Amino acid sequence: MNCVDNKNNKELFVSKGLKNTKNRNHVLELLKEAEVPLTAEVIYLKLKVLDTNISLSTVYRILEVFIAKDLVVKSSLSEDNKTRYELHKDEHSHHLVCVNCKKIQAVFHCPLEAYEKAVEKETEFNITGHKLEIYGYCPECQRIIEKH
Amino acid sequence: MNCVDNKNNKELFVSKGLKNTKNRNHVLELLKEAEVPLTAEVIYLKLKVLDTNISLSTVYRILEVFIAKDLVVKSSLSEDNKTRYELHKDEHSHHLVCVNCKKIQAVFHCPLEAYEKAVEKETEFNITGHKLEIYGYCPECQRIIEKH
DNA sequence: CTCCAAATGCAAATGTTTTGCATTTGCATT
DNA sequence: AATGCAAATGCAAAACATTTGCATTTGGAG
Ligand SMILES: [Mn+2]
Ligand SMILES: [Mn+2]
Ligand SMILES: [Zn+2]
Ligand SMILES: [Zn+2]
Repeated sequence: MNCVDNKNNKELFVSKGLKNTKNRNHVLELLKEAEVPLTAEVIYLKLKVLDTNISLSTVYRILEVFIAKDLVVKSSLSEDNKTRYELHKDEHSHHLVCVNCKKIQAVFHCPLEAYEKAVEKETEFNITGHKLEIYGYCPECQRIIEKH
Repeated sequence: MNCVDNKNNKELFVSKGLKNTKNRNHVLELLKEAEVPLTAEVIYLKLKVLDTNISLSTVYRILEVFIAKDLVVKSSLSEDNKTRYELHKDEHSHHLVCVNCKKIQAVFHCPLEAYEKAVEKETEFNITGHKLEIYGYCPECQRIIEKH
């Protein structure tokens, strides 16, 4: 199994040939709790307050190794130019980003299976995945903007 | 009209309240010729060889003002972490990226109109657009990989 | 418990994008 | 055509995000 679901951290790390360290546990826990993809810096700051000091480069290195082991995927939303990271789940999601307040919200249900097949036929690419971001104004920002 | 189609550069710049400068003309021409989104650096280097010297910061500033005037959109493909820029056309396209050789290819036909409506209903966002990138192995890379 | 490779912290290096400021240029006005 | 001024530009430095080198610490196998 590639994905994070249904395993305790230690078991997971061992199965991937990774040492079970405090920092890796903390980063993984944060990613599990997160509803949206996190930047390295946000992870770093959250851990700093909760806990002992982790170094920002360690955060980057942990994320790197999690990606290499297929536990995490990069999910750089193009609104800011910071890379974001989220757990590699069985079921992928897409993100809805408010172009005004930058709030991010996950959207499940992927409408692209059939489309991928069509593109595969048309282009002869062997398609492995996709990334979809949807932009718009969130309900709150719509209200604020209407008032002007 | 917001988009670049069917106008000469000067007319376009004037209609946007921009001065008609040599550098802006060059950057716009390059973007018109490009089949895929370009990085600021690529634009800078292409102009350097063709032509007199432009400064990289001027390239960034021109792209910024083009974005502000809706002539250009950012299109940072997440494979590399450099921001890319492309003309804001009437008909948007999506990109197919080879995860092996990083070649980028445009895909037209957008399958998401109905989906956007559904998400709008579900989330009460006012949706203004989306970005879709598709990943896979290009025909050439498939052949190369099969040989191993 | 010992030992060693793997993980970490810290500081410095890199690579990209932005900014400050002095100079130049486009263009509206004489 | 010459003038004046705001907008555009070049250059160097700053600001950010991310990566790397190296000395030290730590997890876990034996
Ligand atoms: Mn999907
Ligand atoms: Mn589309
Ligand atoms: Zn909002
Ligand atoms: Zn390829």
